[in-house]
Amino acid sequence: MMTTRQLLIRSAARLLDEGGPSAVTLRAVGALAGVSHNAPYKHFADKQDLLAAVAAGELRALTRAMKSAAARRTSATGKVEASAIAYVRWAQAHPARFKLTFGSWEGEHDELADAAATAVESMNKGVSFAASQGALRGDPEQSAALIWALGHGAVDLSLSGHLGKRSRAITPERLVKLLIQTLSESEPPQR
Amino acid sequence: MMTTRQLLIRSAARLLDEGGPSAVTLRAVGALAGVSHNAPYKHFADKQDLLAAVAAGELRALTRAMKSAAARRTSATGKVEASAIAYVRWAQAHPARFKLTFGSWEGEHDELADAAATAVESMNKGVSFAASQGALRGDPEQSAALIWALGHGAVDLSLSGHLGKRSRAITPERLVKLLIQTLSESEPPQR
DNA sequence: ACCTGAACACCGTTCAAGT
DNA sequence: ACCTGAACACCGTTCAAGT
Repeated sequence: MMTTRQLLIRSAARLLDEGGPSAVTLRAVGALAGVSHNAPYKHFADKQDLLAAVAAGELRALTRAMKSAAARRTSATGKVEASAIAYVRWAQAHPARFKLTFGSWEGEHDELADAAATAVESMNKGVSFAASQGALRGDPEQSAALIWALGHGAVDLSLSGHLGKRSRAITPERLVKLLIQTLSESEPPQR
Repeated sequence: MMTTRQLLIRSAARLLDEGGPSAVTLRAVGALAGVSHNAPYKHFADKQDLLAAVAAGELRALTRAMKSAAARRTSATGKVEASAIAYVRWAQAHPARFKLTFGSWEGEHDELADAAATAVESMNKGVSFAASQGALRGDPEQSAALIWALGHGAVDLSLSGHLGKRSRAITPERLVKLLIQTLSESEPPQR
């Protein structure tokens, strides 16, 4: 049995996938969920709050995908790489969800903040493991941030069409692999 | 003398700075420019087209800032670093303009596409110069994409509050410097 | 506790009309 | 060629009312 709340979240996510952000109106969400256009106000403070719930769900799904991708690899750097690649693939497969999830959020959204904290923690853990094995040098938290920021930026630029318009060799996946390779080969920065 | 078109662009940019994207309505733009709320349609196809003109202007200003920052340094890697830092600083100083400029653009916007091509070209040139001097290893276009994507992603995550919430040591500036340092020290990737 | 229908203020866009 | 005012369809949000 699905609660109305869950139904509203799913409806919003589907509208987002099918028609982009502009298709996600409370009226359309309500219609798709089979309720009136202001039923959402009984479950969410406002539209932003509903969207935050959608984003939180997406972020949890992304974290799961990254963990399961990492689990399929054995080497420590392999796990980190698989995790980062999963991030990039997910973002490219669901651009609208990606933009929503990592967009600008005003105000407090506990559920989303929790999901974000869990995601960050998961990434840091993988990199720390690789660092403890000597497979990645430098401060683990810095390395994790480096890898994450690169993957995120590469996908974002790629989605907006700015990246690798001329060269076919420059894809988010390749950049991520290149960075991880570089980090595993380089001397520790004399900080 | 300022044309109405220029006045509309400036008005939109100012509203964006002061009140965020939601403050940029055609009615407010018109009022601030001293014309009616649909005068913009005589100069732009629609609202998106006006925003694209704003974004193009911002992108040109950013490119100028990067070039002038690079000019103040002498070493090849110094120029690349100064350029990347200028990018990051600009984005942090003008988050709303940054989000707009690198947001999703549907359809053709020649002016914006031109500005983007010029920006990319400028960045590639700086990195190519450093590579030709042996200061940066690896394929120059890949290295440029790496640096750019990292700076872009670091700022974007930082603005949405996901980056370095726990550690004060993780800022976009530091990550950019760290990456460039790593790229200048590392062995060439065996491709 | 949850939902509805009417209403409000606002928005982007179109159109006939003015100079 | 450029601008205006009225109008249209749509939106998020509020509110009184129903169960």
